[in-house]
Amino acid sequence: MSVATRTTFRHGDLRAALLRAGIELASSGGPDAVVLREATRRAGVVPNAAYRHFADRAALLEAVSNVAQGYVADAMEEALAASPEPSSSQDAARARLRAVGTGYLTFARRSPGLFRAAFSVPAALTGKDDAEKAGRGGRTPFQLLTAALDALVDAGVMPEANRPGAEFLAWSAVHGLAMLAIDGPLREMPEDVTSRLGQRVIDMVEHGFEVPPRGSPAPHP
Amino acid sequence: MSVATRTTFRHGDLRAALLRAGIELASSGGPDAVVLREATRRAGVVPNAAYRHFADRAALLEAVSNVAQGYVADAMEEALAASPEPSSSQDAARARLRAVGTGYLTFARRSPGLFRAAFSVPAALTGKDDAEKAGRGGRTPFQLLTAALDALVDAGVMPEANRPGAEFLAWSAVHGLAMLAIDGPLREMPEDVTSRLGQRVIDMVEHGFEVPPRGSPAPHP
DNA sequence: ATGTCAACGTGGACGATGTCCACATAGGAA
DNA sequence: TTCCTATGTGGACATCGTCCACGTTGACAT
Repeated sequence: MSVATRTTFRHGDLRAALLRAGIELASSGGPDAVVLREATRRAGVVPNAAYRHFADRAALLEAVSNVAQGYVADAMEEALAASPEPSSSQDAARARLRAVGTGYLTFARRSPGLFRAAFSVPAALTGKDDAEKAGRGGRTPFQLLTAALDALVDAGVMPEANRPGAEFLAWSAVHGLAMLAIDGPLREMPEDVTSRLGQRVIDMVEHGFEVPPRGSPAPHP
Repeated sequence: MSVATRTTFRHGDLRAALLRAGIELASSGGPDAVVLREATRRAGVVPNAAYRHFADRAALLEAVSNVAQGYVADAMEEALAASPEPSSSQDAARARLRAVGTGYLTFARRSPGLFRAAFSVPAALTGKDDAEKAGRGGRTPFQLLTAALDALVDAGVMPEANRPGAEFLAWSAVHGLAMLAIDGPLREMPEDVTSRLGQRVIDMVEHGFEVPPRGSPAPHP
C-alpha cells in the first residue's frame, strides 16, 4: 500500500508510479485487479491523470503485463544460474531448456497474480520480442526459449527437422501446466507433486522432440 | 439478439433464458462479456430478477462455463465419430486420444469466446467430473480424456507406469496450444498451419508417454 | 371456493468503475 | 519575461454489480 502524498503540483514520474501500483494490484488479484482508479489513488493523484500516460485501462494493463513478462524472464535466468554444472554440451543444452521451463513454472507458482497478468491478458502473447517484455538480462521469455531450443539443435540433441515451430510446442506444454497449477485441479496439490509433474512435462517436451515420427503416420484428413 | 417481450408476470423459465443469454454473450466476447444486466435485458426482465436464480454474476458465469465445457465434450465426441476406421486396437486407442485433442483444439478455434468462458474462468477446472459439465454423451471433457488414456494403456500402447497423472500432461499440452491459437502468436496463422501444429502436439504427448525416462534423471533439488 | 404462503419479479437506490470535457498550473523554451 | 505545452484537477455521465423493501402470482391446504 503506497499512499503517496505529494506537495508539488507535478508528480515527478507518475507513469512509473502508476505502473508500480498496477503491479502491486496484479500481484494480489491478477489482471482484473488492475483498476485504473485504484492505481491513481495509490499514486496520490486524481483518476484522470492516468490518461496523460496511458491511453486507457487496457494500455496500463498491457504495460503491467510487459513488466511481468520481464519478471518471468528473470525467473528463467535465475533457474539457469541455479542449475548444476553440466558434464557435457548435450547436458548443458538440456539443462538450459529445463531451466526455461522450471523458471516459468516456478514463477507461476510463486506469483500467480502476476503470472496471469503476464499471460492471461488479451494480446499478451503478441510481440514476443518486444523489448518491453525483457528481463534484466535483456531478453524476453520467448527469446530465452527459442535460444534454448537452438542450443538443443546445435548440441545435436534435437534433430534439425523438428526445430521449426518447436517453441510453440514447448510453450504450450509448460503454459498449460502452469494454468492447471494456478487455478486448476493441481492448485491444492503440494509443491513437490506439481514440481515433479513440471519435470515430467519438460521430459515430455524433450522426448517428443527427440523421437522422430514413427510407424504409420496417424491417419487424418 | 433475443429481446423477449413477455405478457405474463411470471417468465416461465428465466433461469434457462438467462443462461442462454449468457452463452450468447460469451460466444461473442468471452467471459468478460457475460454481463448480468445485459443478460436480464435480453430475457426481458429487470436486473434484480437474476438474483432469484443465480447468487451473483460469478454464479451465472460458472453456469455458462459448465455448459461451454459440455460443448467441448460434444466437439470431442464429434471428432471421434469423424475419425476413420482403425485397423488395429492400438490404432483405435491412438485415434481416440487424437480425437480428444483435435476436438478440443477445433472447438477453441471455432468458438474462442465460448472456449475462454469454458476454461479461462476462476475455478473452471475444479470439479472435473461435475455432471453440469457433461456434453450430450453424458461425459465431461476430462472424463473423455482419462478414458482415452485408459484405453491407450489397455491397448498396450502406453506403459502402465506412465499412466498416473498423464491426463494433466496431455491436457497441459493441448490447452496451452489452444491459448496460443486463440490470442497468441498463432492467432493470425492459417487454419492448416495451426491444425498441423495441433497434430504435432498430440504426437508429442503420445511419444512423451511411450518413451521411458532415459539416461541420468535430471539433477535438481 | 377461499385463504395463505413462498417463489418470483419490480422499483429504486448506492457505491464503484472507465472515460469524456473543460479548466488550472507549472516549468522550460523563446 | 512571456508563452506554450505537458501535466493534473474538477465535475460529470453511463454502466455495472448488488442490496433492500415491496408488489404479484400460482399452487396447495383447508
